[in-house]
Amino acid sequence: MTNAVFYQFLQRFCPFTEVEADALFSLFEPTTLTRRQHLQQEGDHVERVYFVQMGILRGYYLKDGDEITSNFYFGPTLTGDVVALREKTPTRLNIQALEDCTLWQAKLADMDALSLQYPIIYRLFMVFFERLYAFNHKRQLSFIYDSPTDRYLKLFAERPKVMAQIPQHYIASYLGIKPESLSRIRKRIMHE
Amino acid sequence: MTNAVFYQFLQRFCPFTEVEADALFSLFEPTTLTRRQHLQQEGDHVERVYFVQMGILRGYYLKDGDEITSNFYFGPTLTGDVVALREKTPTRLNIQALEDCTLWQAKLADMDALSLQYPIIYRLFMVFFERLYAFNHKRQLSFIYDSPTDRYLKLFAERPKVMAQIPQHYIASYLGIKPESLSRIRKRIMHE
DNA sequence: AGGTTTTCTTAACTCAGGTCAACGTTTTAG
DNA sequence: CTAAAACGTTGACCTGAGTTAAGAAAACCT
Repeated sequence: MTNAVFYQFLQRFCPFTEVEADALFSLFEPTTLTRRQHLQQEGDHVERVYFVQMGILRGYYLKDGDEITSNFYFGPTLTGDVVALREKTPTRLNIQALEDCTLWQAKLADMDALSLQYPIIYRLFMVFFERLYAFNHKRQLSFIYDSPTDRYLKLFAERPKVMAQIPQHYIASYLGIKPESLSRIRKRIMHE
Repeated sequence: MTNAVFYQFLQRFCPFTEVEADALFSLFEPTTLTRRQHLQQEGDHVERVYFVQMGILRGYYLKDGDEITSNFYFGPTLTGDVVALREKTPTRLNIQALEDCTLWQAKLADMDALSLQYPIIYRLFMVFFERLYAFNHKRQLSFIYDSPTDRYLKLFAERPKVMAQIPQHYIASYLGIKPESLSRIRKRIMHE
């Protein structure tokens, strides 16, 4: 990848100049993951954010041995546990490649240091958190407003990629239900 | 209120100078609410954020005529629908005073304009969203991880003020259950 | 292709929360 | 102070997701 892909990605958040984008990009180094490999696991002392160039990852938490999927990451996108990074607590978020991925990693501390020189990086983070917050807020409302069936139908409408490319039991755990229940829901929907 | 209270509140987010705090503070004008009055209602085209100096407010959404409480705001704190503000969509969030409140309001557009001159305002928003995101993320996980009983017990432990000062049916809707169910949960807890 | 693992479906049963309705208590407002 | 409204509890019944267990189907891997 050249800087160009990254530069274009940044424009989706706020208006970086090439100089600013170059400076930020210089903090990232390339890395790869193979299917089923983990980017980070519960208990890790994380210090990096990741730019997923290509591939799909899954974020999940553990609860009594069960996996609870929190999100799917389709490249190009950013990932990492921003809360644990900020609070400097061990992460509880496991991030696993669902297929081979190519990514770029950077230390949050380096980005913080650079943001003193380039305040637009604060703005980047601001917009990033705004959008992340908006996304999560809607998901949270959906857990209160909607039945599992409704959540399934909405996911179908809003993120067809997820439905098409993700195994069903991961989708079930993303919806907050058991695979058996998702099976029944699908059956109910079909027979109507 | 003098600027001092506001200045101190800002320090909890990031290191403002007095000049910066003064500039930001100058955007706010005072206002009050009496019990049961609304700060904003579903459908409003919102353009302001609010600093609650004193009092308690409740944020809620409507679903089929039912109220779903999303949060309680105890002054001093900030409130408003940051997502609708950014996306310039009509809000769905109703914010109602649970008791008489004194607040300060400012237009988000004015704050945006000022942030060109004082980039620390981006940083303020960044930290604000970080924390809001962290809070909401934990709440979301709790909806997946925890039973209503667990959520009730956690709320008791983490926000005793809510338990002490908020009517029970509002708490029920905050927990995502019906008042009748909260009654039964409380009964179950007592008899154990 | 064949064997293994992973994934999906179905069935029987349990149980917590929703719904509807009634009733007692507390708070509010005139 | 009193009537009305708001609030909290309880009971009977219903519904849908969890649990356990089994087996079918699909994907994976040499």
